[in-house]
Amino acid sequence: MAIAKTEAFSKKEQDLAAFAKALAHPARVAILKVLAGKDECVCGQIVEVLPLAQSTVSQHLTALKAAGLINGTIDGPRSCYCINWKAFEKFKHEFNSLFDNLQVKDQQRCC
Amino acid sequence: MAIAKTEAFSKKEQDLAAFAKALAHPARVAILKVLAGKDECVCGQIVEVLPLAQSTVSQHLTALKAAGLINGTIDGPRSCYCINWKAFEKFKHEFNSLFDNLQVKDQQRCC
DNA sequence: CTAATTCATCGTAAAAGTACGATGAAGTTC
DNA sequence: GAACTTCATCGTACTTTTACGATGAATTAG
Repeated sequence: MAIAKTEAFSKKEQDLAAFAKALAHPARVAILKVLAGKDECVCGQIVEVLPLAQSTVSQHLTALKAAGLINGTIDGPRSCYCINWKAFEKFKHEFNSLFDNLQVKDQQRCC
Repeated sequence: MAIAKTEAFSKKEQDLAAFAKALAHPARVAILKVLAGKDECVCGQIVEVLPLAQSTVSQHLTALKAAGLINGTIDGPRSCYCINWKAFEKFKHEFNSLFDNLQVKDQQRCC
């Protein structure tokens, strides 16, 4: 991409983009769905459910963790992940606050 | 990426991921913000606001349009874009419906 | 008709993302 | 300690994204 110019934008824009980026792959959406469906943290069962290799799933989990969407703890020989609800709440808030200044205008001039 | 396996996931997961992908760059978030702030559709003024070349902005606009987040019409020698509110409503719904089956469980077993 | 504008598209280059198998670390079990 | 399980990381390959300048199409202005 010839140098990503992310630093030229505001922090809010960067944060929202980073969150969206974490959701920008169906595998990661599917992982979050699985984690959300279980009442206790899951680890390698995710691999069984997804049509991806173990190493690829691990990469996606790392990406989600890096984005702060999930938490992970080591449980003996296995890794345990669960959803970070606070992060989702924060995203919801950011998402809404970014666009709520326009719900006012119902009139469309063009388009 | 060695063949994207998006087709192996459900349509809902793909849709949500596609929407997120469109938001997954600060420039596109900034564009949406600009479009949201104006009560009439803007075109090339976006280029003036963003720290990017005209061709790059045009690419981002094309991406947003392809994702269905904005509408575009040709207005003489210039192009006019505006936000597709229905798409955002749909996304909000998909986003919430994907994760609302877990607001139930407040107890965290681990993590 | 000519010149100037607005913008999309093309070509190109470099970075980032996605995927897999292989390897190895850490822990458990016997 | 030996064998096994579970998972992260490494190396690699290929695709996609991002970015820019250059070019050209379409419209307007003179």
